[in-house]
Amino acid sequence: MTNLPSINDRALALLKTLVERYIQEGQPVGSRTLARESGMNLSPATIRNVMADLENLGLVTSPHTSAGRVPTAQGYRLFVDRLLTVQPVDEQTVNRFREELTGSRNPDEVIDAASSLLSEVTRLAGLVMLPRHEKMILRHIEFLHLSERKVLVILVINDQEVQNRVITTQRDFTPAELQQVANYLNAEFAGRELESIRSGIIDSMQQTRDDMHALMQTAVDLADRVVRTSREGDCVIAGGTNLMGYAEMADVEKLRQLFEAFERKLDILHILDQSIEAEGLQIFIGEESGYEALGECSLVTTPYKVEGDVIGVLGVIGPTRMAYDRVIPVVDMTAKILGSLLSPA
Amino acid sequence: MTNLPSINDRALALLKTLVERYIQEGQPVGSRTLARESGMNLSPATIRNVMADLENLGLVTSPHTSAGRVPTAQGYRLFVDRLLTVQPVDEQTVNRFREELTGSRNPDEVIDAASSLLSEVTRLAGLVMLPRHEKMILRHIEFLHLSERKVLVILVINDQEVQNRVITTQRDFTPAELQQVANYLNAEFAGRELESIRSGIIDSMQQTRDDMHALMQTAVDLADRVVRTSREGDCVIAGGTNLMGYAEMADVEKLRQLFEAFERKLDILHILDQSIEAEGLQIFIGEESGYEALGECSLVTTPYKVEGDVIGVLGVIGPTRMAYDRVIPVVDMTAKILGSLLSPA
DNA sequence: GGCTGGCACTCTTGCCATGCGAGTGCCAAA
DNA sequence: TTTGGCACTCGCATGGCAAGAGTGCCAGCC
Repeated sequence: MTNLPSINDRALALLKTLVERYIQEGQPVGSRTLARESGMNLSPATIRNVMADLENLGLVTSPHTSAGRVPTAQGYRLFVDRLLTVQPVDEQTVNRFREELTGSRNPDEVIDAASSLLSEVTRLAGLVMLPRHEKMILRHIEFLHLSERKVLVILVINDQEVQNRVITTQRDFTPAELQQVANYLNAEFAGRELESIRSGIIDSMQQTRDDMHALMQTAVDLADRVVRTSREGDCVIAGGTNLMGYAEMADVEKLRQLFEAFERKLDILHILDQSIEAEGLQIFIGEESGYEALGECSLVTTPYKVEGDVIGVLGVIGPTRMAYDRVIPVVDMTAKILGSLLSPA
Repeated sequence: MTNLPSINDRALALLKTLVERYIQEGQPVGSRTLARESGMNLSPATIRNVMADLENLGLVTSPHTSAGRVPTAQGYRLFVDRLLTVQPVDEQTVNRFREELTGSRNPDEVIDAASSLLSEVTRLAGLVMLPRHEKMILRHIEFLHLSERKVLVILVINDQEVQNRVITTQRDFTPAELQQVANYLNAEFAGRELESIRSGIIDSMQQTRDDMHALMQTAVDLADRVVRTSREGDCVIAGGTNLMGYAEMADVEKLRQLFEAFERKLDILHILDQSIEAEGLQIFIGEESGYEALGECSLVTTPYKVEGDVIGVLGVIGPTRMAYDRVIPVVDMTAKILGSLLSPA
């Protein structure tokens, strides 16, 4: 079937004002209000006819027989795709983002700050997926003798990531021995990809003393675990409390499901993963996300890039009835700033 | 006035069953129920007389004229102080805690796991304050040349804490130079308290080249910041969603205040701070905590120790109507296990 | 003096009927 | 194609009513 057979400009204009009005007020919009608001000099009766058409097309619906119209997910979809006029972010906010994000030196801190700022400015919940590293390059490895048979292993990966763990060794290594192993590993493997190091180590096992093997093996295991669990594919959610207080979240049971999704993070990550592929800003409206718990919610997401490569996704989550025109540019801007701050230069 | 003038054993026993019953059911307990439940072979009328006395003493109250009795904060207080018989933690749960906490090597992970386990087992929200370090001893410092004028500073403090930050230097240092400074600092200051290092460095400034000053100065600044901001006096809260779904949290506005307190953390920390002093398990009931947002909530906290010294506090927060008899031993056990796992040996 | 049964009273809760307001659907006329 | 009119449908707030649960108090009993 053709998508929108009978929809004309007037109907679109009315849909636009309806959605805008509903986003503002949160209550079903009646024909009388719409007639006043639209500035089109039409009588309520005419509006009603148009509304009936829009309802047939599945763009609006009424909660009950006599209660005005509310946009459906499809209605929002059409709205954001074709009718939306975005509000530019005001200078002040841009500066605030730039300052507060530049203020934190540590990459983890930048991520946290970005999520908090997003949530604060939009009054929704902020989401930032941790940057993924295509290439995990070992910069430096260091062993530190803590106590008998306890060794602290420090791995520096890429530019700024430091991973560390305490391991228990088979026998007690002297600081000198540890230094020796570290020197060897650094000379041999620094600058190489973490993935390729494992096999490299095994190859070179023949040349080292037996009990050094164990230590190196442990180091490799650590590196392995780092590759898999380094918060890669994790995300930071901030400002969940903002979502309480929206009328559509008045039901505690719904709230609970939502917050459980936040704690579990899996569903959220899955959605973010989807949008890492898609170049550019994406909006998931209501059921579109495919998750029960996010029923009444929309997500606005966009990937952020470093040197042209997409390395993560950020955005916000909030009630379907959110001020898309203000939210979208904020998300967009955050991605740009975050990307530029995470680039190595 | 003398505290409990006319209170006798029978009244206490009735208060006990009343509180137990109310904790179980969550609804005001009437005289008929209490007569049945108490096993004391008394008529409802007698119970009513006793209840009137308890109400005069401020231990119970009725939500309205005809609705049974509910314990007041003072009632709970008396209950937990004098009437409570705790249920020992079952073997299985103890083992679970021991295993899952031993499973995570990194101290931060242990803390997180402890909080999660607490929340999961008690079905309340878990709180764990990060361990404080009386003595912050510099174990090791390391500089890593990242790019022109960017240096990664890695500080190892005490046994397992690794702190790192990227700093921008005045001029470009060669890796050899960085090594030299690190060697110097390690030789001179490793093993000393962070606090005392600042002055030590200033003293020794005369002996080093001018532009090394700047680098060392930056390192000291970093150390300084570590002292102040190393998540010290922070805490981990897990399982907040558990609290939704309790009838007393049905009001979204209350929930919101509570979760905002969780995000802010300040009030929570203040309460935890109070109980770090008090040797042993503490219970804050309802208004006792002094915070509006925690109105209907109780906290069960206990300090955890390493080598006899209290280094932090953990516990749970939940509705006043919580199963103290099951919760208390769990909190207690967690503190013991966590303490033993964090000790350096 | 303490315990008990009885009785009147209070308060909540659920239910039903009612009325009002807002808004729609449809029709006939302009 | 637009418009005014009219009947109709809901939701929501209100008030009255009955049932149920529980209390307070009193008089009698041990």
